Amino acid sequence: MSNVEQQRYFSKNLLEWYLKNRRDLPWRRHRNPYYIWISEIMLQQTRVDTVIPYFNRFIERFPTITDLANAPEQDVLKCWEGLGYYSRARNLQYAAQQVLDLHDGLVPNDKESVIALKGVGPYTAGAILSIAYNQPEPAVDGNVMRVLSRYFLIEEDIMKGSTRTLMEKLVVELIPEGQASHFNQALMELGALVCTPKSPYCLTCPVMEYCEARITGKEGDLPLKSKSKPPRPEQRIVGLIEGQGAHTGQLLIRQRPESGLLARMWELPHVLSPISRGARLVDQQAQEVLSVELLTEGIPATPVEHFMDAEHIFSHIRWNLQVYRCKEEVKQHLIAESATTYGVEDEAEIGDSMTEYRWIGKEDMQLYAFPNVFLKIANAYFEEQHTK
DNA sequence: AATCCGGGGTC
DNA sequence: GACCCAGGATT
Repeated sequence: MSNVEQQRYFSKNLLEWYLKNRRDLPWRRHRNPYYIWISEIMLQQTRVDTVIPYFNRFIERFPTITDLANAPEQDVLKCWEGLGYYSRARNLQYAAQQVLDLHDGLVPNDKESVIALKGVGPYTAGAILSIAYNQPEPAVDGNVMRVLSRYFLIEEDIMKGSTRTLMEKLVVELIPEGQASHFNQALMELGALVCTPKSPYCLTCPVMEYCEARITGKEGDLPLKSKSKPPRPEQRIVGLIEGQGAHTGQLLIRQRPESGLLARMWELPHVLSPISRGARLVDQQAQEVLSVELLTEGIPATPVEHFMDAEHIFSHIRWNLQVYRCKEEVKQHLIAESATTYGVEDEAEIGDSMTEYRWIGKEDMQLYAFPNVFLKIANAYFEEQHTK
């Protein structure tokens, strides 16, 4: 069998398999470039089953590009809450504004314009151009690299950029005339349903007959992939600060900086332990560290007791969280003083004035976007208050 | 080219 | 508990 025959067999059988076996997914029910774009951004590093409910809620809340472009950023983040990689959401909204400004509100269909959109790289650009506009562009994601590395026995590290480039050239050769949309989706569908990372279902594979990895028994060893470093541990002490007086039943939250990790998301106040390197502090020490932090930040509160421990693993950092219940100190004389000075009973300034702090009740959780860890902690707290 | 960005799944 | 999945931006 020649290389050309091996390629023809692959493209033909894969396409036929896909047309019979493709899943009914929300973004496949229309050929709406906006829907395809949203779905492709959400599907980066995220499985289909996780994305489906987020996708449905997202297009219900932001039915058109204009709706997305004009929405408050917090609304977009709230819709993304729990999905992770929040820069995807912020970039998506920025790109929606790009589309309004530069392309009359229509997702562009030329390569240069598509890849110029924030958050759209080589993979997503290829996905949009091929799936939405049926252009013969490669869309090489992890699924595609796994399928191709096995079928064609490509023993190159898929983490290398040069390997992706090689795969892209191969895909262009493989796309059947006029079938870019179905074919690219077929490649990914096979990777998701049959040619899975571990124990692939070779016996039901439509292209098993000429799959070189299966023939040589190497399907379990491919693709080749260099290992990433383990996340560095960080011990963090969290203040679960209960309001008193006017803030009874409320918790103190703050907004994260506008760039970096979890940018502009909301969280419970916490501090990196300066003492340990990932090791748990005894409660006494942790409360000491937290006390200093509260004082430095100008938060009028004192740690009372341990509430819970929690863990949050990012790809590069592992947060070990020790959470302490704290009581707000109501300074009677300060309130009286500010009332006479300003004529109102306003809040004392908390923090460095760059950081936004807010007291919120259980109902207000709906209004702010939190990373999953803090969602869990705050919900555990409000749940406990409820049953008390 | 190397590092920064979340969260969920399987075994 | 160990391991897996893995696009784009930034530097």
